[in-house]
Order: sequence, then C-alpha cells, then structure tokens
Amino acid sequence: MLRSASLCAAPTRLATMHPMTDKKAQQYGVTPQSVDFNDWYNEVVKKADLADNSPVAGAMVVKPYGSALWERIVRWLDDEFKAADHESLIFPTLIPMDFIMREADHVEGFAPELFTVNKIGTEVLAEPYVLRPTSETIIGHMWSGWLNSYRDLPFLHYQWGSVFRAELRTKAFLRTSEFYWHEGHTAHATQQEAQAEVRMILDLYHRFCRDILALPVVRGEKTASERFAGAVSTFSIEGMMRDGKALQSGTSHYLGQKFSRAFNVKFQTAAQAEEFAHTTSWAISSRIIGALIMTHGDDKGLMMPPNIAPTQVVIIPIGRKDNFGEMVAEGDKLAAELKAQGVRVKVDRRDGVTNGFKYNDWELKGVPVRIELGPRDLESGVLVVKNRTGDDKETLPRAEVVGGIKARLDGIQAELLQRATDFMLENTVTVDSYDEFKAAIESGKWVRAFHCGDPESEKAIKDDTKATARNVPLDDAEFFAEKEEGVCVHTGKPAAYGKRVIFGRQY
RNA sequence: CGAGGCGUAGCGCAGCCUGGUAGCGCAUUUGGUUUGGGACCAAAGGGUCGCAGGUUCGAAUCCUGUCGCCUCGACCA
Repeated sequence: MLRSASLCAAPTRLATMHPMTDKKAQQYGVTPQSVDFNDWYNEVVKKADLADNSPVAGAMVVKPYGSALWERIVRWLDDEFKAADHESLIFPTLIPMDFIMREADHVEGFAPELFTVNKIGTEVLAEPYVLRPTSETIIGHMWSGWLNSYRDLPFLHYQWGSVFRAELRTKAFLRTSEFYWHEGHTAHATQQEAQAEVRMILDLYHRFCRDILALPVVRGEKTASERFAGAVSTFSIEGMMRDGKALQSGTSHYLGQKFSRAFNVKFQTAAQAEEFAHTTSWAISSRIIGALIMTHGDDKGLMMPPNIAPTQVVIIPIGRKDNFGEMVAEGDKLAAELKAQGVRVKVDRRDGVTNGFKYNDWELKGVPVRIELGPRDLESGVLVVKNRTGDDKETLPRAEVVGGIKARLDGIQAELLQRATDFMLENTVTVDSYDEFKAAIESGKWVRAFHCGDPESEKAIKDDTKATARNVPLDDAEFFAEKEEGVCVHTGKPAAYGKRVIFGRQY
C-alpha cells in the first residue's frame, strides 16, 4: 500500500518542495517526476490501476488495466514466435533442487534467491523442490530424453508462465519476487545455428520494442561479468528511463554446450558421432511494463503507445441531465465507426462525474486520443480531439476525425518513439577521461567509453560510481555502433571490443 | 540481508510523547442544484487502530515479537 512512508521518508525535502503538502495535490494526480521519480512511479502504478501490492512480500497483483496491457504484449510476441516456427509447451513450476545444482555458474547465480519446497503436509521431503527461477535445467532434463538424432533438431520451444526469485528489494513490474514472462529454449546441432537463433530473437525483441512499444533500445552484448548465470554469451536490449537509468528490457543467451553437458542433451550426427546440443534461452518479462511506464510517462501519468494501448481512443459524451443519454448514444455511434476500422475505443458513460475528472482520469491511464462529443459539436458536425502527447484541443469536422483516426494514432506512435529516442541520445555522452565519466554518471546520463574488458575494473567502476557496463552495441545496432579503437577510460590499457561500451546506472 | 522510516475508514492524514468516549479532509450512499478541465449544499453509512503476545483496573498510545510497505546500502539471471 502506498502509505505515509513515501511521503515522510525525507522530511526536509518534504517540508520545502513536496507538492503533496497541498491538500488538493494530495488528492489528485501524482508526484511530479522531477520531485521524486520513485514516488512518481509507485503512484502511477497504483493510481492508473495497473497493479496493487499483495500480502505476499514483493509479489504484486496485476489489476485489469495492467492485465489488459500484458495480454496485448503476450499476444504480439506469441504470434511472432509461432510465425518463426517456435512451439509452446508447459513445464512444471516445481523443479527438483538438485537440477539447479548441476551447472556450476547457474547455482552460483540463483542459489541465494530460490524459494524451496521441502515439505508436503507434515512430511519433510528428502529431495526438496524449488519454485523455478527459470527453466533451463528441467527443460534440459526432458530434452535429453527426447533427443536422439540430428534429424530431431532444432528444438524451438518456449513457454509462458511465472518464475520466482526472492529479490531483497522489490518494485512493481521492475523487480518482483514472482514475475511473468515467456522463456524461450532452443537446441541446435551447431554453434552457428544456435547463435543465429540468439540473434534472431534479439532482433525480434528490438522490433517489438521499437515498433510496438515505441521504446528505443540498444542491442548489444553483455560483458563477461554481466552474463546470465550459465551462459557463454548474453545479449540484451537496453532502454533509458526518464531518470536516466538503464533498464535491461530483454535478453537472449547463447548457452553453448554447458547445459546440454549438465543434462546430457546429446544426439547422433550424420557422421554417426555423438555430440552435445548447442542451446539458447531468451526472455522478456513483465518488467517491460516498467520500461513502458518510465520511458513515456509524464507528470499526468501514463502515456500508452497506440500500438499497445488497451484503449486507443476514449470518447467523452458531454451533456446535461436532459441530453446526456442522447450524447452517450451519439458516442456509441461514433465508437462503432471507429471500431469498424479496428480501433480500440471506449465510451465513458459515467454519469455524475464531471468532464474534467474524466479527462484527468484517462490522461492518468495514458489513453492516446480523447474525443469530446457535446450538443454544440453535434449541432455543427464537429468533434473536439486531443492527443495525450500534446496540450491543445482541436475542433475538427466529424468525418475528418473518423477518417483520420488511424493516421492520428500512427502519428502519436511515431512521436513517442521520436521523443524517447531524442531523450536517450541527449542523455548519452561520449567521454575519454575517468573524471568526465564520473561527472556524467553523477548527472544521470549514460556514458560511452572505452573499456579494457577487465571484470575487476568493471567492479571498481561500479563501486565508485554505481554504474555498470550495460552492453557493447552490436555492429548493426541502431545506436552507438561505431567501431573505434582507444584506451580504457579506467585503466589506460588498450580497449577491448573495438568500440565504446555503454555504461549507466541501472534498475 | 544491514541501516532508517512508516502501517489508524477506500485514499491522504491527525491522535501516540504525557494510557481513559477513535477524529479530520477526500471518496462512498441518499436528496437537491450542477456539468465543455479534477463541482456545490445537506444528511447518512463506514474503523478487530497490520498481526500476536506482554505491562496495566484500562492500550491506537508503553514494551517485545512478527508481517507488510518505502528509502539508502548490499544483492539483482
């Protein structure tokens, strides 16, 4: 619950500049981003009705609006996976604990955050289970039984579900002890094929973020110290939030033969040799909703990109008691015309709530387009239209609004992507000295710098600045891909990777 | 997990220090007036004071434990 804690945590700040000291502000709206980004985020999640806290530590309840959003995310991705010939399947939530223990790096990464089931009724289990933190192990186990010949490959599998990781500090959508995702798991006969899969998925994620969520993201490879526990190589898409922090928004891992060796996933080749499969895993989680909130949101609340918005257009019938019903009926007619074009539209038929209240309500929820429809408009054949992205209302002929609705939505989609891209570029600086590096990080920016690749140096930088290497952009990444040689900004040694690394503070 | 803060009506809070009838604003319900950017008047309903122990004649208030939330730190595929 959003109790007094967040408002009282820092009394000195509160006393001087917290707008919640104002009665009206306390009741309506959210804390401005510039005052306290954390408060802003927590309040938006609550007030826009995306999620609520549950009695279970760190586990949220996703409310209908949040669920509608997640369902749209799931649907789009699921269609794409299937279009790329992947098949879904369903694995148990419980995994034998010893499975997790079989791959050394995997254990080390996950052991501290495992929920363990060691009792059924009153009977203590000799071999406990864990609630899956991810399913490479149990899937590897099953694959070993399914795989005989190279002709069986590739396995192109994925499942939708939730996983459990007991993080010590949680935050709705960004880091919850149970979260929702798909996990892709594929097995291939060759390294090349597996690596092509990893890359194909990373690109799919990139398209999803760019075209559907209007999130500019940087495709790149993680440095060794930031790899998935058990991966040979990890690739990520990184987005910049409006506070300048980075959010890893999706990952795609090449696991080599590490898991196939641990779970005996092997096959006979055409040359009659025995070989271990090359496997991959990849995921986008409910965390992506956090990215959506923090990339596009403003002081009025959420801003939903039209391509993902559960509701794209809201119609507000405006009338008095005697003609409100008539206006609602007109709104329904208009809605039907928009729906016929495939637009997701709602008519706000609530009576006894003032128009101003409705405007603010839908702005908080981030609905891209609002149409007002009142007696005056009806009389003159116009509609009042307002985009969530701007401040101005437009009065336009009804036919123009109806006919131009798709273009309007596309325009908003493009505007959001452009805005977020500009923000990311404006808040990324290229530096060649460690002093500049520290100053830039301190001011909440991303840094592009040369690095020697030494994990010890990365650790030292993190201890010093709280910034980590986000990724090394791919050669064909949309941003920051330039090839360059230089010396490490931290150690002065020759730079690794042949290009600059993105550093930033992260969620 | 370490340090700090906070749990009182749906939301935001006061009351706690100094133990003695549980309050305020908003929201809700009803009636009326309103309605093109967060309406107004009137009346009404709503609370095991997070939970469990303890001290006391008596606990929202004092003590202990515990659960949950927030911030900083550590951790974070």
